[in-house]
Amino acid sequence: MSHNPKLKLENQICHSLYSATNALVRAYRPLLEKLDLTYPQYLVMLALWEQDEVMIKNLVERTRFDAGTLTPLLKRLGDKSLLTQKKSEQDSRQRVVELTNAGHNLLSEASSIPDKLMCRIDMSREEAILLKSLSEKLFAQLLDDETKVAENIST
Amino acid sequence: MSHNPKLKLENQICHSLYSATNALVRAYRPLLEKLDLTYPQYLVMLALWEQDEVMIKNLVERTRFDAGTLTPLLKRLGDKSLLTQKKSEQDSRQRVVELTNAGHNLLSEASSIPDKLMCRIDMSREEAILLKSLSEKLFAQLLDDETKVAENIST
DNA sequence: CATATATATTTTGTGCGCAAAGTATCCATT
DNA sequence: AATGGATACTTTGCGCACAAAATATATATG
Repeated sequence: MSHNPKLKLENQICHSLYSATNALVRAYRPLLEKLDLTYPQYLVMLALWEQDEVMIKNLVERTRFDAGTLTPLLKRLGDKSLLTQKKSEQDSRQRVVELTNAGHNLLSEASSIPDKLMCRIDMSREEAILLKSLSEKLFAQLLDDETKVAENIST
Repeated sequence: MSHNPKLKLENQICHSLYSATNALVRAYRPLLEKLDLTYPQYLVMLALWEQDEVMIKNLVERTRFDAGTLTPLLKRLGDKSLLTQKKSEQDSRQRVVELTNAGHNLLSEASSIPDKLMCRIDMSREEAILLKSLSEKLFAQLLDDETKVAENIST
């Protein structure tokens, strides 16, 4: 038996975040099934609907996915004919990702998803915004920390 | 270009939660490496340190992991000699999970982890508690919704 | 006592998530 | 022009996450 309260499961912030995030992704699943997208694929499509003809590095920044995650994910979206990739002419290390017509057209089918999802969550607008901003703050601090560790700054 | 603000990446609560959770798990990694545990394995160990000699169903409830996730995870913890599994005598469908001495002893090495992790997050106690309680609320509602859908209640 | 149904767990298959290593290309010095 | 980093990605390997199907056992019902 553990007697350290900090090691109790019910006191783990990360456990709450972890299970809430997984539950949220599960809630998206039936909505995204109709578009034949997974949640990570949906996030990439959201990014591309805002701006496409971008290099992968740009998607890494905006979606916050690892490049090693993005490579096969983009391949799958390509297999579904939602996007194409071509080498950049200025810098042939870079690949430019561009939506196909089918990729652009999927936007209209996605437009009802945010409302449908929010229906399932009985949370006030204020609480939702608060949860988002606290998550953003946590993310920003952890990211900041990661880059410091990578640069070996002890501060 | 998407002109629906609800489809903008920056307005996605789930994207914030998703990336914050992943960043948090990454932050745990160097701390858990010394114990040779992944974050999900650590959560299971936390549950077992609180109470072991439990059936898998009990761990599913407390850790909020899927049974199909737990089976191979427990096998890996077993391979590390941290726990054993045996058939229940009352009901041979059930398996009882029990920590080994090594499993119990790992607790002392884990005791410094919560403090070490919180050092990396410059967040007030109040904010952290708020983030946790909002995540819990979200989780509870989504879980409630899942069971309703499973039972085909339209409410 | 069959048979149906429910429960506990495992298996299978796909898709992330990510560290680490590899490949290709660019750029800055010399 | 050669060399030595950076930079932009891809590949590899392992561990989840989870739906769906399979297996095994228990329990209820006719």
